[in-house]
Amino acid sequence: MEPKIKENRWNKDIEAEIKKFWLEKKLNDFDPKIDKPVFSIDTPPPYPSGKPWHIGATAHYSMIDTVARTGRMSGFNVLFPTGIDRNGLPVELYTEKKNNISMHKIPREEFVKLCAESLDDLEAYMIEIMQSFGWSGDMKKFRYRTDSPEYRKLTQETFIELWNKGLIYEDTRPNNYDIKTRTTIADAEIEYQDIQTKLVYLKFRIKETGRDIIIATTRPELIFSCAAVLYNPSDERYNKLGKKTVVTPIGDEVPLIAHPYAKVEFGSGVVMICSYGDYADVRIFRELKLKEKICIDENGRMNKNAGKYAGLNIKEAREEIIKEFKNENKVDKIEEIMHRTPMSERGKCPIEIIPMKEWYLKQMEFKDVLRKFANEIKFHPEDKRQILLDWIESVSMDWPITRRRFYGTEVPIWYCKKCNTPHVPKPGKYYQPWKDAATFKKCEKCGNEEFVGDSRTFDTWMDSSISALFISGYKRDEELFAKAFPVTIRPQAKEIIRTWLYYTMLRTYLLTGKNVFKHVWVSGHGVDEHGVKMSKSLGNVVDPVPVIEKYGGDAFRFWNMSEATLGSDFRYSEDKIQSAQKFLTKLWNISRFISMFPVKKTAKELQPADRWVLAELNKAVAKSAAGYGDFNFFVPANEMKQFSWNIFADHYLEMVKARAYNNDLSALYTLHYCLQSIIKMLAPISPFITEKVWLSLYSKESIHLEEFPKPNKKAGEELCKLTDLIIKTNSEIWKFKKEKGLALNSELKKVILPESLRDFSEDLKSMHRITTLEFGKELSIE
RNA sequence: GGGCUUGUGGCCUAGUGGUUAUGGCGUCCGCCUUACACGCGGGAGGUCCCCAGUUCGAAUCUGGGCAGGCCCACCA
Repeated sequence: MEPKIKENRWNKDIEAEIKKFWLEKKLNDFDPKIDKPVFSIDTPPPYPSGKPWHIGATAHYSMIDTVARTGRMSGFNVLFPTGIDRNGLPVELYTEKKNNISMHKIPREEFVKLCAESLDDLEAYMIEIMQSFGWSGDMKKFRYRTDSPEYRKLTQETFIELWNKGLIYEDTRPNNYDIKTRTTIADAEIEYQDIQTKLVYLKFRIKETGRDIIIATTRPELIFSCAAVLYNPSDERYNKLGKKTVVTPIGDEVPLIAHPYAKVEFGSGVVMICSYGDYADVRIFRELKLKEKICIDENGRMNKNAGKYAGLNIKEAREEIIKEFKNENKVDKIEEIMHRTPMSERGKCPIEIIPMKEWYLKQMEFKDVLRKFANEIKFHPEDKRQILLDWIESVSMDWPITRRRFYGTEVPIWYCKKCNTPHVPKPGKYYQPWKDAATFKKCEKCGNEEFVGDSRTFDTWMDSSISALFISGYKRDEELFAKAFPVTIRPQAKEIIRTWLYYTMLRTYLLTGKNVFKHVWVSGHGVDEHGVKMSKSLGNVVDPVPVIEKYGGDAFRFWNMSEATLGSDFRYSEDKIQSAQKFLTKLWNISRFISMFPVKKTAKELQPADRWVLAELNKAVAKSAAGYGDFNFFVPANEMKQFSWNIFADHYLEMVKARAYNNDLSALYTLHYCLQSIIKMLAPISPFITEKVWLSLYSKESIHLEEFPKPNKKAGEELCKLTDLIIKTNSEIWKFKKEKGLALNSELKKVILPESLRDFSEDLKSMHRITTLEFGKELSIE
């Protein structure tokens, strides 16, 4: 008999041919007219961060693709956009490096243009990788970039909406400031260096008792900004003092407060809190509601609050103050220490923390509603909800949304040149206030006719947090929005729960009053062979391109889905990918074997062995379906592998061969039914090989238009209790032949089978070449 | 330092109170048995991190400890 499937190996080169087929059939294009409920996916738009792309990220996206394919095979019209995130700091840094320029030294217009262009090659590279593993996202109408005018328009439009609702206000925010380049810098641009510095022990005085209290500091020049003095509540040297006032060496009076931030063992155990030496100071100022007093200006010089030191730079001021305090006997001692100092990557100087005016979005008053929403969303896996709840709990201030950067969505505000009153334009356009003329004639407050545009951009999470609204058509396609919102599922990585997920829920609630997602799916991340997170600095990032080229998209996908359960980290290992490839070959050869026999769609009476294997199939399908229901692909990948290899191929195929070659209707029906079920259950995980088998044997249309199989009613569920005995019996007979040095296809004179296997006797007899078969209590072989 | 989380044969993994703990990788032995040598068959290999408790019974529940991972903060 000639098999319809000729080759005896799954050839990954067939994947290209399948991709062409999908393209011709327009399988990936979302059609809003299809009459099925919409399953919308807020895909994380990948960030083009450089080459190589992280193999863990690649695996992450292949799983997200499987989320989409699961939706399709569960009977939904799947809206699966393809987005690329292109805003923010990494773009700027990449552009500076690539073109060997400095953001602050060339005209903004030119820099922004270079940014927009610089990522095109990286974007193309990522899209190519995505397609190499079978990415089924929409590449036409629902393909987007977060730096497109259309997307940025929505960021601004929604900001204006929030502005009009009174949710935006201005306040100062301590910024990381590089006094050399005179720019604020992002946290990511800070590097920590150990620098030798003086730890100065200063004498303060307790006002009520007149006794000295010693305080150690590396920043004596900040004495002008000191607002409190802390000791640890458990510190017995101080905790009996009670409520006291402390007089600083310059005569200011500040409170002495018990606070766990002060470490008993460091310095003298007492710390002064100044605005601002570091972010701990910022936190404590907020917490204790202290009044800030700034003594350093934006040029890195002491201001008028520093009295006679005004005008000196920080270093000079520090030297002078130490000298003076020494003369006045206000210094107890000085130690040289190594101090971990936050430095600016750009100016190569220590950063200063300087408060500047920024716009804020209110969030503190919405924590309760967000907590409620967090509890209403279905999380996959369930335990990841806690990360979000903990984060909501810990939010302690409103969200500062403006950044002093260049490549991002511009803040659409113009200020009156005379009275500085902010003016926000009408929504519906993409505004660039740093170069566009104001859209107002007169200041609504003072009537002045000149305006100056805001030069800042938004925090990139302002863009990212509207992705769900953008893809579901908010403000742009009301018909789609009605069907696609709330968004069915948000797939994402766990490390951005506190940012992307949280901010998306916040923004969407403030704009629509609704809970944005029904499901949130959280994956772990890829780690290297030793269990360490891959990162560029460690040099352990694995390039996905050669791996996919070598093994193909399906093997890559089957590997990562079968590697780790949902939410836990998965290890890269080439051995494991090889074993995934072996399974695909096994599946291919199972299909090749079955392709020898004609397809029979029905059979009246089924033989016991057939009813048995269908029952085992039903079990595997049910468990896999439950796995898909939880978007946990680890379950169907392993369940279907286990069934098709260890039960179906190893035992059933051997048992049924004789009947199959004799064209027994029951056997042919069961073989094809099982194969169809297996490939359908694996189609979302390995879309290429399943498509190829399906098209070769069963249809001209794609398997990805099918739905998951329902339980087969002809199955004999009661026979499952014999599965262990069947496997054990076969094993015993094989072992017997091996021990006697017999070939597996040699004949056995007489075998006594357990009575309960009587129904399977004909199949077992031909499978093991048994001449005389009898039945008894237990197995016996001659 | 704070929070979260994990700890099962050499490696990875299933298993959440009940007889000899699941599967894979690797390893060892034997086989080209007409779907597959990227295969088939057989074997070796485990104090289920440690201690205490609850229970007739614990890998599974409780407490403590140890070790790892992640996120955040970071030493005046």
